[in-house]
Amino acid sequence: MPRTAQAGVRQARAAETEAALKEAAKRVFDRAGYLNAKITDITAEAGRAAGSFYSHFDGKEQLLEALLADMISEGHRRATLPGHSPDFSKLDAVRYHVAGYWNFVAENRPVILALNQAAMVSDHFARRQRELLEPQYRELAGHLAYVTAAGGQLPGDPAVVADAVVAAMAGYAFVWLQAGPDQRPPADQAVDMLAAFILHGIMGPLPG
Amino acid sequence: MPRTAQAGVRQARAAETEAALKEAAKRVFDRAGYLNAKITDITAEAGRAAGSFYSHFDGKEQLLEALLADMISEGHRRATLPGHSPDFSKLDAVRYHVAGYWNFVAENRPVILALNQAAMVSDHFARRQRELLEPQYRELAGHLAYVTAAGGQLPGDPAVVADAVVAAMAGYAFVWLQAGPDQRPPADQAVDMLAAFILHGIMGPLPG
DNA sequence: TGTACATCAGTGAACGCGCGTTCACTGATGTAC
DNA sequence: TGTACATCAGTGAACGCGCGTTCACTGATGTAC
Repeated sequence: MPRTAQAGVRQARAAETEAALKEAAKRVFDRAGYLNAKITDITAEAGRAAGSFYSHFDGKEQLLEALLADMISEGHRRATLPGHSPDFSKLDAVRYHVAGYWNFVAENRPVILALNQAAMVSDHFARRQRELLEPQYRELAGHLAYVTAAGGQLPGDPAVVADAVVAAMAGYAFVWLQAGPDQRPPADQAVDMLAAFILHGIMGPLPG
Repeated sequence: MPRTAQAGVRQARAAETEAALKEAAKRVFDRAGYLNAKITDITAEAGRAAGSFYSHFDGKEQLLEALLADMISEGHRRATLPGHSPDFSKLDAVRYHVAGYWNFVAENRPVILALNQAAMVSDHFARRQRELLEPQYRELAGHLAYVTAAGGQLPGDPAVVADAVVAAMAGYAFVWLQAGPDQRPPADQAVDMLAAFILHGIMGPLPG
């Protein structure tokens, strides 16, 4: 053991800078968009020199990867919380699902929007984005079975319907996110509406 | 009148080059994406010199504007065709609407995707994109009145529902477009599914 | 405990690549007389 | 009909801006003895 008071001051400082860069990046992405964000915008926002960036990340892409990793691990921590009903013929189940997605998206707005932009330009991030929605898909596809079991009439082939439901949710979430907190309906109203819309959309012309 | 056989050979040549550049741009946008497309990619694809571009457009933005103008005027020509039923409590009316949107989007795939990318980076094109969806909105908002009149239960505030329906349609159209013609459901199947989904989504728990 | 040296996080000016944009030039088309 | 000149679409090499990335340097932290 070295006699210095606290070994690891360096590591701590480095970790602090890395965290500062990540937080700064989120703010810059939120303000200017991922594609418009310059490395020096991020370092300036973090109050560091330009060169500092490359001690922590290989480039903007790797920084986004790191933010994604953070977001996903946080998402997993949350996903292992209380189970929920898979019976999508019931409004409560649908609403729970939509609300979960909504909270996730609202809390990770900068990263979600950044990924969305990155996916436009890079095949890699397009794949990443699909991977991120993949669980939504699979879960949804499983839940759709309950609809037919309950006498509901899916509007089409289950795989296609799952695509459409995810697209509807993600599409509306996207315009909702872009609108800015002041000029959009409150989250719970948006969630209620979407849940009802989806429920009846997948149940068909039968009383739910 | 000049004695030359055909005055206007120059104009014709220029028009031809401009058209060639536009067509080349669509192909390049389709292949590489608008944001990744370089001016020289477009001129090369069109078989012209790099400098030629600036005799016709001030930059990539103005080129996209020109493509949008073409698309919109074509859209208007089409919109003045046979009228359609506004009664959105009927499947036929919804289906007709969805099909119209779908055809438009499918036929203008490169420009729609290009606009989508440009909107990520530029406020100007974000506005343009909203303007392009505006008619969809207004039409839809008007049609939703028929739903309540027919005893349907909208899943929420009409303005919010209109947003969500457009987002659902545009969102699924987007993933459908990106998938490529071989690995996606045929257009009519997608339209049928979406129409039924939307109809029941907006009508609520009552037999349509 | 002290001294000498090594390592490392961070700095910021400078470098250089990619690509948009310009511009002197060419050959063809149009005009004047 | 012919000649001399003007204009214009198109060319492609070269220029230069923006920005990502590097690297010699600094001061602080860690290690050896």
